Amino acid sequence: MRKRTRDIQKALSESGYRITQSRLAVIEVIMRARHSLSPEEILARARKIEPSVGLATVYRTLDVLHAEGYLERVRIGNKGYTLACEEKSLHFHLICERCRTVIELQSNHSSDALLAQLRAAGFKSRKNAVEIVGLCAKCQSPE
Amino acid sequence: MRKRTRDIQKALSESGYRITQSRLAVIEVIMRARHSLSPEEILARARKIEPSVGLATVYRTLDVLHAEGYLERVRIGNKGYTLACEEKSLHFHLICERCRTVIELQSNHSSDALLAQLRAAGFKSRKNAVEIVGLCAKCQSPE
DNA sequence: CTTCTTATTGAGAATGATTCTCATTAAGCG
DNA sequence: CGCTTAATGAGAATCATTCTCAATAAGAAG
Ligand SMILES: [Mn+2]
Ligand SMILES: [Mn+2]
Ligand SMILES: [Zn+2]
Ligand SMILES: [Zn+2]
Repeated sequence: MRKRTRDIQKALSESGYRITQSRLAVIEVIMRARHSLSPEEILARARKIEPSVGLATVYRTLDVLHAEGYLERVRIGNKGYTLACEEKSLHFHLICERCRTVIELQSNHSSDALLAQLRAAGFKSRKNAVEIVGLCAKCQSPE
Repeated sequence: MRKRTRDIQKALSESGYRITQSRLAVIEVIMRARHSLSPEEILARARKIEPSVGLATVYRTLDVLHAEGYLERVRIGNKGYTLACEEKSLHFHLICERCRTVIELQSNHSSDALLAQLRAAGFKSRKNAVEIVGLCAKCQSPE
């Protein structure tokens, strides 16, 4: 079990959640993942750690992790999840629909024309990460 | 039937599509709509014009209109559709999840920091409209 | 360690949106 | 008016997600 898994385990525990083997398996899988995974993919991997895990528990654990701020939902066709980032102000995720890499854009530019327009319109974004789906540089060239 | 409906009818016809009463009803409904509609909403309204319309045809017509560039998909929970805009380069849609208004952001700023970062990353967006979902100024205040 | 409470679980049913199937209909063209 | 076949409507099928519920096990208390 990785360090990050332990941290989350501790935090969940302190928030009153019970630390079950199924939850631990799901969390561990997500921590190990190199890119966002679908619930089915998470299930398959989690069962290698804890064979009895059910799909419903994967969904439920994802909900818990999302509610506690450890996950961000990502939509590439189907729902996917990636680790949440630290940035709390509005910023952008470039999501490659081929390799599912998530590129974080640094948008600290408070002078950014886009953010200025958002402010001017008085619009309040529900999420702090805006998803721009497409192909990363690597995935554009090779067929 | 509105002028825009006639234009689309003409264009679809010239592209080889048959102009059926069902399609006309769906198109007319979309043209009249003040905000994006779900397929079920479109069905209900279309049946007031052509009672025999089926839900499958609503979906099929939406696909046709989208493929021909007349509609943009919008996701507010469920799928929705709005009229496509003229802008072909990457720009932003502020979508209010309460009133479903779609605010077009003018992002002609070729110097825009965000677009510059996209270019620098070599990332190619699949859509030309990026959706920022939240609440418009009007919908934030009244309960 | 054992007991107790109840949050959590797994399996499968249920749901909801979208797509598919297929026999029937009607656009569009002579 | 016929012909050809794209398009249709109804309902089945699919797929992801949520729900139900009896069984289980985490964690607190003793
Ligand atoms: Mn982020
Ligand atoms: Mn637009
Ligand atoms: Zn990629
Ligand atoms: Zn609004």
